[in-house]
Amino acid sequence: MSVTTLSTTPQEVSACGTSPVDVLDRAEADHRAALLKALADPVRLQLLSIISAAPGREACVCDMTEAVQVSQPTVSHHLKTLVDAGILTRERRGSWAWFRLDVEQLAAVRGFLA
Amino acid sequence: MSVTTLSTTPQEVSACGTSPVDVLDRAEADHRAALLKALADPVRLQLLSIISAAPGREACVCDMTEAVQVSQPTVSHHLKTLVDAGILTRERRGSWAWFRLDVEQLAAVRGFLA
DNA sequence: TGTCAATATGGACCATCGTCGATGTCGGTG
DNA sequence: CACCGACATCGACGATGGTCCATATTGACA
Repeated sequence: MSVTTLSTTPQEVSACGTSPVDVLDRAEADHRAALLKALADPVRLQLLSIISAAPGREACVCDMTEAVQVSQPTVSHHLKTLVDAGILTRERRGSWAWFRLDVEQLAAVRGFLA
Repeated sequence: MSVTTLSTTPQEVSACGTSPVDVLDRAEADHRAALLKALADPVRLQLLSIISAAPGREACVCDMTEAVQVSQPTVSHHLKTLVDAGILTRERRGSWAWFRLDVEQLAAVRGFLA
């Protein structure tokens, strides 16, 4: 097979002697980064720990505002961030809002971190 | 057992009827958030995908600058972020810098995401 | 309908982040 | 020693993020 075929053939080697490999495409990288970004905050991790430890893997906002050292609007903001990312789901029951873990979404994150 | 014992007893129930649970303490939450933050960027995920797919799970900077659509200083900056977080290790060989995955650190992240 | 409690939204402020161009540093080679 | 290529650092800029207070919305209930 000839060496001088096409400039687009992935058969070349770079300066340090290795052959270039495939990169995760940007769209998928953006999607994964958005998920990780939603998780990458200490208060949100605390909120998730509450929900994760609660019976039925769901918790009410009033429990969380008491357990975390930020204001109620800030808790609401963080919960919205997690819902928008698909990590939590929100359900209204009477006066209270309940949040439940989406375990599949979390499993997906663990998956691409392997 | 009396109901009016002490205000610090964790036996109370909150407004919505559940009993408060333990929260992940703030220091540990900060540590985990720092790790996730280091991972939560599309370019860094692309860099990690290159290293992860390379033979020996290590790659040279020159390969990465070619594969990603940002400038060389930006690649260097992202690699430093990952090294500072303990996700990558840097090793100098001649003119080139090689980066290797710390698989245990990544496993730890997957661990607390369970 | 009016009021209250629970939650969400809007606006503002300060800190941090991602990116770049310019430049510095270090190793190899003539 | 001088030069060159690989990589790191610096300084700056615009964008995004976390937080708060004030206020709006929603649902229960008198």
